[in-house]
Amino acid sequence: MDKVKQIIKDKGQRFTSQKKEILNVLQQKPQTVFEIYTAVNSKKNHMNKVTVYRILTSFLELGIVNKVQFNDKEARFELSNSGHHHHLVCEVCGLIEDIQLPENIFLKEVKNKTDFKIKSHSLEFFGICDRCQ
Amino acid sequence: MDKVKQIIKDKGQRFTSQKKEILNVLQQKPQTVFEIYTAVNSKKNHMNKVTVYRILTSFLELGIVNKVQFNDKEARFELSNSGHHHHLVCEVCGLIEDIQLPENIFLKEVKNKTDFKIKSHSLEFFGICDRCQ
DNA sequence: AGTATTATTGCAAACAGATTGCAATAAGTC
DNA sequence: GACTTATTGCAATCTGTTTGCAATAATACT
Repeated sequence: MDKVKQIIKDKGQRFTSQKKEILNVLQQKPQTVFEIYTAVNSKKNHMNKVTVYRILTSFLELGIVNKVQFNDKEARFELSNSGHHHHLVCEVCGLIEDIQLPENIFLKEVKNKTDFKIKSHSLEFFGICDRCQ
Repeated sequence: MDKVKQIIKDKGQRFTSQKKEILNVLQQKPQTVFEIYTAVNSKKNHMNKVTVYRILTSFLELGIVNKVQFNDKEARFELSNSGHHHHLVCEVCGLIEDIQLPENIFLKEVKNKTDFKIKSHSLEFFGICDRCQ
């Protein structure tokens, strides 16, 4: 949290209560704009939807959050402090679990097959989680 | 094309000139709604945007096309006759190349690490193509 | 080929998600 | 505590997508 605060201040921007709240909400899991908006408005305090959009856009530019797209679903925002990883998405309950994979196993394969210079990739799995089976 | 025609007719639906045109456009590469709409309207014949949406939705339901999402970019539609594959997306020119990978190499890895029952996955690569380097 | 049936198209309007302009507010500095 | 200015909230706007409905055209039948 303090690290994020520093990133914000270093850019001459302000660490407002709204930003703090959104950070708290994102601590739990990757969430859609709607989910974030709902979460920060459940209690007595109100936050405008426009503010949520603006803060998320700003966080994205500062590299504080990542935007992840699961197929044709809505985009989700996740804190980017946890390094590169992949996701397991439960198609029943919507649970999202992180997973780390040794990527060389397929990056090497790609290098053999094509002349593309790979910069990044996204790999997501869809299925049914332990609980929902 | 005749195969697609059969799928449509088997459902009691009609093989219209508009559907034919959209199929032709998709033959080239995966495209966004906007691109498809533009392509079918470049010539003298006009097609309403609503029609494009409706046909794409219908094709999606019939399994004639697939919807693919590349990160935070707009969704694209591609003909689904080519079986499961992955994509290489050039971040400079936007070229999209298909690639087949032996998937066991990472599916096995996932099975070892989690109790998720995997149903499907998406794997896309972003980088710079041969030409743009 | 001509006619009847009904899926499909085009248009206008509605809808939803995201963005912008601007005055009021509050974070950070002195 | 007062000042400066980034940020917020509100209203309005914009863009992408969907819906209702009458006109059109693809198919089946004679």
